[in-house]
Amino acid sequence: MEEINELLEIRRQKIDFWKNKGILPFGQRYEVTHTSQQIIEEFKEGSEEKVSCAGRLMAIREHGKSIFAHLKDAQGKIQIYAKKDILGNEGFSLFKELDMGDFIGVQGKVFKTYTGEITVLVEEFTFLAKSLRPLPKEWYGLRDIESRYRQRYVDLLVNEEVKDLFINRSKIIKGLKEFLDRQNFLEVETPMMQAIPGGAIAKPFVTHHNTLGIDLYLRIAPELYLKRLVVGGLERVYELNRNFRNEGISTRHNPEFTMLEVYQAYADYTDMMRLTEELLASVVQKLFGSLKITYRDNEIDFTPPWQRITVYEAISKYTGVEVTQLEDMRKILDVQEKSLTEILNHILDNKVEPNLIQPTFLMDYPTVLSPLARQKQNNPELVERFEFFIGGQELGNAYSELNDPIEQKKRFYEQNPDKIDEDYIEALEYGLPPCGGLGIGIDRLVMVLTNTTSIREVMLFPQLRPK
RNA sequence: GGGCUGUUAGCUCAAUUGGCAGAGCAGGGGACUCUUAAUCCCAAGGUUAUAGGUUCGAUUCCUAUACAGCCCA
Repeated sequence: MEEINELLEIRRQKIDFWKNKGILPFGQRYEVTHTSQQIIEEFKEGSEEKVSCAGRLMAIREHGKSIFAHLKDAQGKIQIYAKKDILGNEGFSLFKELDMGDFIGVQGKVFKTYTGEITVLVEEFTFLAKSLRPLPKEWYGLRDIESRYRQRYVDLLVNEEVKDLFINRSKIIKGLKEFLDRQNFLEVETPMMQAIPGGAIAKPFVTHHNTLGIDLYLRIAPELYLKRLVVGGLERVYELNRNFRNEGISTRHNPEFTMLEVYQAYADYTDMMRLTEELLASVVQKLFGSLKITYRDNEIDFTPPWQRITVYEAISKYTGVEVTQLEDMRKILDVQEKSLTEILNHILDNKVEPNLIQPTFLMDYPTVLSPLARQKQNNPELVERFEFFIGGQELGNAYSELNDPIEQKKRFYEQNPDKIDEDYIEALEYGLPPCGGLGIGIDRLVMVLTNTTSIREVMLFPQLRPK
């Protein structure tokens, strides 16, 4: 398993080198007074102020009796300059033993070089941690996609744009939470391990609890627990966390993914539309300073209100065949062995959704597809539900929640009579106020906002087959 | 699950029709006290993903496997 080639061997020998000098090769805390960014921002010409900073040594440029290098920290890079006449013979020769990737702490005053770069003159340096492996050259970066995902730490280190993407992901999530918090939504956490996996139709992961002696499922959605909380009087709740689905892996699917679910009492799906467009507009505006962004080859405009179109209107529009009910699907595609809902999904996937480039609410789905949604007052064949699309991709799903326990039990029964969440029905029997619910796929949202085409690019550690 | 493509030095990439496997950077030795993809000189670095096959000869052609990427279901 442990292969040591020449490159690794040379660095390994340096461990003993530092030990023999009485220096810890894997050292301890270091008092940092300034980050790289602070040094640059606070620099004043002629100031004799000393700073101490720490980081990873990145580009060493040796010039005989002086050495330039860069120290990389979380904020950026700062150039450092080591001179023999300042460090002395012993200190300078030790500095020359440093390798690219090593961590050091540096103390000295800040100056500007002839070429104008703000630089720390190394008056003292402290060895902090040895790097035993060579880093890929920053200039080329790490291109191999498999290595980038398997060794994301190297990817983050040498590919600046990757680090920026994950910083943006964090800002997006923070922006969503801030908006919801401002509107008095309460962030909650509900079980990830559930005895009856509900709230969506998907294959769950199974696990086992030893002392309870039961199988548990990793949640496919938090929905049923969040609505229990609305029953309990938490009128506005949200959860932004992981779901797990035991299905295929692709550029748009990862077994674990992040979902935002929001529930609001006394609201319906039209309120959820307004919430969705305002929520995303606020996040986009904050991140880009504009409501227009580029995704793939399209300019996407998040300015509310977004387009609203019903499922049947959209199918009529994009297929040219007038449809008003589920049975009409066979007018477009008559495949006997497929059910009406399968045909509907096929038409939506292939004829409708690829056209929904600008943010669009696709509304009023057939009841049979939506066991947790409330029926439309004037047409029980349809429910008050929408999915929304950006750049031809589904990003979220919402409905007016079904709060009638008798109807809910009937729908569960039609779906699967063996696995009915009786406790959820009981919760509804206590009374769920009229309620709007919304789910947004966070990974896909981040894909759109960072202009990436694979879900793996927006997850720090995407699932790969172990090597 | 199916199809196509890829896997060569630490990294990024070459290699003509099947004919000695190469470069840049990194790494090693040396020179150099304002460089920033530093520069200059020298030396080294490989079971071409793995296992088979065809052939006088395979990075190259064939088969299988592993992993990955893209497309489809």
